[in-house]
Amino acid sequence: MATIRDVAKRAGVGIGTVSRVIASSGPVSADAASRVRRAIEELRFRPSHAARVLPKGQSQTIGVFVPLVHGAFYTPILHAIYTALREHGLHMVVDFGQTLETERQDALAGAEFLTDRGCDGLLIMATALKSADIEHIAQLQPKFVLLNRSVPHFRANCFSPDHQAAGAAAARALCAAGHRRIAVIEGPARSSDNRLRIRGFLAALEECGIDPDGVPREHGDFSPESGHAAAEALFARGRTFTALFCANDEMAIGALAAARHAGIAVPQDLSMMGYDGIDLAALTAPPLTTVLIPWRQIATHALQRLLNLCYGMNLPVASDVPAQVLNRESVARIA
Amino acid sequence: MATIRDVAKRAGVGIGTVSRVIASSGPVSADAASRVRRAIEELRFRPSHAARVLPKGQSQTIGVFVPLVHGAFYTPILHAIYTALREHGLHMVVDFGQTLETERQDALAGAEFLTDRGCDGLLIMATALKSADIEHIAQLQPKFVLLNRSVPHFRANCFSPDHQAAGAAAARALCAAGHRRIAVIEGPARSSDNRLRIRGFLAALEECGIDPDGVPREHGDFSPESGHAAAEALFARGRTFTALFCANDEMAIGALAAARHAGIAVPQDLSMMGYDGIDLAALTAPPLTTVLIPWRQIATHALQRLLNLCYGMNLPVASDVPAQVLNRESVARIA
DNA sequence: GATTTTGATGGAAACGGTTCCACTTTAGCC
DNA sequence: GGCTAAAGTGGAACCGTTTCCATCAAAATC
Repeated sequence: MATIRDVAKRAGVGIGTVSRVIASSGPVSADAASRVRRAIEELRFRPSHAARVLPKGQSQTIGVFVPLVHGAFYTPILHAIYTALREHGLHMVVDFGQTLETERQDALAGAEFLTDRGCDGLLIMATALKSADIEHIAQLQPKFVLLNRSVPHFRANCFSPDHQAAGAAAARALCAAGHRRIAVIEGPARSSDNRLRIRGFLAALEECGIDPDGVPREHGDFSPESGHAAAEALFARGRTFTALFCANDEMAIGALAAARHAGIAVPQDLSMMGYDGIDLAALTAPPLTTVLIPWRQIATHALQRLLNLCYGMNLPVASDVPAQVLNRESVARIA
Repeated sequence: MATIRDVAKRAGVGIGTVSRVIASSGPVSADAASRVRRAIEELRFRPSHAARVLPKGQSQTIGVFVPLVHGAFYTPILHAIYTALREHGLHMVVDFGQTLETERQDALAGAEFLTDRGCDGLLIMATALKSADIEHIAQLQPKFVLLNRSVPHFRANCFSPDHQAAGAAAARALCAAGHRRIAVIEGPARSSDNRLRIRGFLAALEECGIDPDGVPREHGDFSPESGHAAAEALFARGRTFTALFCANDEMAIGALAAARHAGIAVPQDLSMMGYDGIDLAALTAPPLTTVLIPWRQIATHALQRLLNLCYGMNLPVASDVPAQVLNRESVARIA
């Protein structure tokens, strides 16, 4: 591989001049510049990223951690981050979870990996992080933002939907449609975002005069398959409910399939509500009524805050984009 | 940030000793080693990746290019690559497309980016690459493999399902179920994998005595939304067909929704077949009959070939894992 | 015409690791 | 106890950039 010295020699100039041409900084005569450019081309010279980062101390790269690579939930979020980054001429390195025991360990390991890689800042999407973990990350790399997790001490770095309010909105919509006997498929007990939305959901149910303790509940892991299994478990207990709230759309898709398989018509026999508002939820049979969480916007704001932090930019940052129920066809009014 | 010299000073040893402790290579006395380890901890020392790569010339990192971050198709493939890499203690840097005009330009830019990042090897998933482009990549970074694209000159580096055979299998399955009037929703004309599977499909139809020119065809872009639109366009032309083949499952999901919306029962009024075998296809209504492409295995083999290339490993590499039709409930037998 | 300013330029030093060689100490052997 | 081999150690040189400073020529100023 050709180095900057090779280029300098070939162009008959010093390395300083070559560097100036590449960075187009500082004065260079037109003649020298063209000779350098020719030499670069002839030698197929490409500056080494590592050698460049070393003296500069900046890599123009943001590290992103995302808990898993599977399904359709994370990709639009990644896409939003990626395109926003590209608009600023910045790059992204992604790390994924699901290699260690817990999401928490994955996220911590991810933060370390991305920091070691010389990322200028970190965007971490992880719900299972404890306060102490976040302190740890802050020491590793003070320039970071959290997505889908909110802790008091780092409020300004946290960007999360208000899951409790969104969960409550789901419950109110179901009550308003006349449902009194409602079942729930939750996500993993570990994930704080799941806990919050279920808490909000049950609290709002209570406000509507429904006893939260009487609500049949099953756990899934947010995957469609787990939603399918959880719905079957629920049906096996005897169907005493007229509506089913799923803690995310992917589990709802699984639950929909389970209902179809069990001969339960949605929404005639059973209403179903999802959560997140993934694109696919518009194409289920029937189209899924869901709580639309503005993930793309939230992610974009988190990123913009991070860029302000890292590069002294002045991008607008909003931290509360409200969720709302998106009425489609999977919830029926009952008497 | 503490450097290796700070650690050496604090531990009262030379930098060579510190380096040996970190790499656990070469002889170090137990006493010195423990002092070094303590100093590392106290100073929170983390070796700089850039500084490490520079003299070594290896980054233990594989670059992966994937055309887009959206939907559910690419994530299982990325996941397979990612976990395989982690098993070998290696890392991954991903670059995505959809930022430039065409997928082809994206892939080329991605290859350059990943090379510049010091990746030891490249795994590129792109269907729109021309032979000359691949030559170009080979010059950039001779250690590369291609996924979902096959060119004669680099046969050993190419890992692609046999789309033509798989397309033919789909057609034969439909014919075997008694269908004679069949419509098709294709992917983009640009993508070679789409062209191959459609070519195989139509050729097999002809073998069954069906005139390929009489087959109604619409184009989509592989997204569910485009499948929906294409199906609507097809229905609008008048429904002269009893079966519909979609060039991927995601478009089939969209087409399924369009059929439901138009009051067309699947499979009673219309049979539908997808392609790829994504997980979600098992959960549609009705469950989707599809051509199962063993993407995870193909990706894994491509990666193993790449690792052999990059690190002199001796991993098994197979280049032909056959596709097969996965019968579910969206295709009906007709008289 | 002397003096200052500006434009171009080359290259040393620095970034933070790894590698390797020279050197000292200790152990092993007869 | 003398000799050799092995273990342990320190640090110079190097990787390929950027940054900065010294130098010099040409242009601008008085």
